[in-house]
Amino acid sequence: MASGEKLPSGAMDIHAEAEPLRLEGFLPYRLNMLATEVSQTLARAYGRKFGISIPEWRVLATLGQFGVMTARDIGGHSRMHKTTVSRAVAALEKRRLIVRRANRADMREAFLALTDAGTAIYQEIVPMARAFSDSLCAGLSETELRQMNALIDKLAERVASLGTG
Amino acid sequence: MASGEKLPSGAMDIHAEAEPLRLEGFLPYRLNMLATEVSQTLARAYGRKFGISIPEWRVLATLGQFGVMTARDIGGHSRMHKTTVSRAVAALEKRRLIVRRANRADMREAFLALTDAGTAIYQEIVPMARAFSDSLCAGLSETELRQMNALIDKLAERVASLGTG
DNA sequence: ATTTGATCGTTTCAAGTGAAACAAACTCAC
DNA sequence: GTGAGTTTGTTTCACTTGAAACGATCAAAT
Repeated sequence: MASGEKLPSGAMDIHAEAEPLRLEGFLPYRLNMLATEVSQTLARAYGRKFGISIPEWRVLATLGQFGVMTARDIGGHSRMHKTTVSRAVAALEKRRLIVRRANRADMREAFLALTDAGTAIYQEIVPMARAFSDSLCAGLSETELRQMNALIDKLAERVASLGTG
Repeated sequence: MASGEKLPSGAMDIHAEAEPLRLEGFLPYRLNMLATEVSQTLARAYGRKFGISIPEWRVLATLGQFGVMTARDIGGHSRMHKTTVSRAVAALEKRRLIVRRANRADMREAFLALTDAGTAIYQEIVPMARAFSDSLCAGLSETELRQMNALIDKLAERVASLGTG
């Protein structure tokens, strides 16, 4: 390099210090902060009221939506680890909020479904969750909400391809 | 109720079953799926390479950005639990990636800062994190990126008020 | 100076988590 | 059928996490 020549903001100098990363502007960090806060705020609400953990709520929610499912399908749909599903299912069965019925065509798996008590709790939590989500979205216009969902879809697709590819 | 009179989609019937919640369209659920996937994909990258956990990376990143801080400030800024910070700091200090210096004006707290080795690792991880974030955002236009950030801000503000209020 | 109450940080303890190992049940080729 | 490999779900183990209790320090009031 010619002496006396100034580097254009260090771009060519491999020994230059990297710009520090501004966390407040770093998308993965921002996403995580938001999601954690949202998740925990909601979980505090139904946790206090029904003694339900997050994995248990996810199992209830999945069965409430789809009716009858195997543990494997629940895990696949809600992206929970199979051990997490196994334990949540065991806890819910013990409290008689779900029932397990054998699949005689495949004895490895079992069909899971909400009991009446489970359905009752589910139907109490759902409006609560809806109210929370609604009041969370209350600051957003219809357009912004659509944008948000479209952006989440795009990013989810993107990160999936980064993980595997 | 007058017999033969139809309820408008059950709106007035308190015994009507609630509509099941569609999880795929439920914002808190969607946000959490995305953030978890993003966080873990990035963590796998620097975790494999440097043996750094997520809390440890957050401490490094915070110190890298702000220079000198107390454990309390790190926790406050990155919203980590003080015990999580305490243990991450202990681990990083043991590996001599950060140093702890007494604040003689307040002996409860201590000033933390990156060592040369810590700075070196930080400056290796930062470009990695930037590359990840960039390739995550590669599918978004400049406008979409601005929108995403604005929407995250709005929702974060909103959830904060829901938690306290 | 002493007391009171708040704050910083660590440690303890109980609960939750995933990787790995595992048993049981299935499929398919032979 | 028998055996090899796969799949479902549980259990074990090691690790992480946060609530609570704790020691140490500080600030304010008396």
